[in-house]
Amino acid sequence: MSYAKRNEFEERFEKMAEFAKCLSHPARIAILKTLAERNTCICGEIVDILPLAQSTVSQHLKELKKCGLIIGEIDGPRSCYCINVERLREMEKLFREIISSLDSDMSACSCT
Amino acid sequence: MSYAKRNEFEERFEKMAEFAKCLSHPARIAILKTLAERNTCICGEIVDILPLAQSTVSQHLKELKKCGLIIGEIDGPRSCYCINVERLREMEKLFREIISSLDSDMSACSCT
DNA sequence: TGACACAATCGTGTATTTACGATAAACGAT
DNA sequence: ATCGTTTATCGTAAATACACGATTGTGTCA
Repeated sequence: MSYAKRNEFEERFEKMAEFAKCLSHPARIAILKTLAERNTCICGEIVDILPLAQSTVSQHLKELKKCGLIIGEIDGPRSCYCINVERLREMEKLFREIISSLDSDMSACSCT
Repeated sequence: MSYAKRNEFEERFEKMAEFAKCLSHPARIAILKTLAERNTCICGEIVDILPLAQSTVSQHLKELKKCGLIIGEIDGPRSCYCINVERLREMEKLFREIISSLDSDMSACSCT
C-alpha cells in the first residue's frame, strides 16, 4: 500500500492477519492438508492433485513458505516440502488466544 | 478471477479461506476486538480508534458484515454494530477442526 | 556431454483489495 | 423546513493477488 496509516495496529493483530492471509486461499489450505496427510513431503504431486498450473502452485508454495508454515528442501531435481510444525502450533495458539479473548470480552450484546 | 479452475476445492476449505480472508487485515481484527470489548455496539467510535479514514472503516465493516461475523443495526442517524456470536463460534469450530485434522494427519516429517 | 524431468522464476493480464476524498442519504434537533 | 451529525456509497488511484504460459536453472541418468 502506498498509504501512510497502516502498520499502526497491535502487533498481535498484524501477525494474526498475516497468518490469516496465508490461509485465505483454498489452494493453500489444500496444500497444507496434503502435506499433513503424506508425511512423505511430496511436491510435484501437489500439482497433480490441485486444479492449478504448476507455476501457480509454485506461487502458493512460496507464500506458505514466506509465512513460515511450510519448509522446503531441495532434494535432487525435485523439491520436498513439509509442514513447519512449530510454526503451525504458533499460529494455532495465536488464533486461539485472540478468538478466546474476543469471547471473554463479550458479554450480552445489546444489538441482538 | 476470470480463470476456470477455481471453485474446485473442498467446501470446508473454501469456507475457511473466506473466514481467513476476513481476518486477513489487522483493522478488521481490531474492529472485532473493539466490538467485543464494548458490549455497547459502537460504530463511529471505531473510526476514532483506528488510524483510518471513515470511508475506509466503513468498507472494513461492510466486509465483516458480508462474511457474517458482525451484525449492523441502524439506530437513528448512527449505525450500531456488534459481533455475531454464533458465526464467530462457527468460525472458531471450523478453524479448530481443520487445524487439528492437520495435526492428527501429521506424524514425523521426513524433511526435518 | 546431452537429454530429460522437475520446479522456480519471469512476464503478462485481469480482478480484487486498500485507501482516500467527495458526495449522498438518513435522521434528530432546532 | 433547515441544519448538523453520522454513515454509506461513489469515484479514483495504487498495490496485491491470482492465474497462466514460457523460460530458466538444477540435477539425474544415459
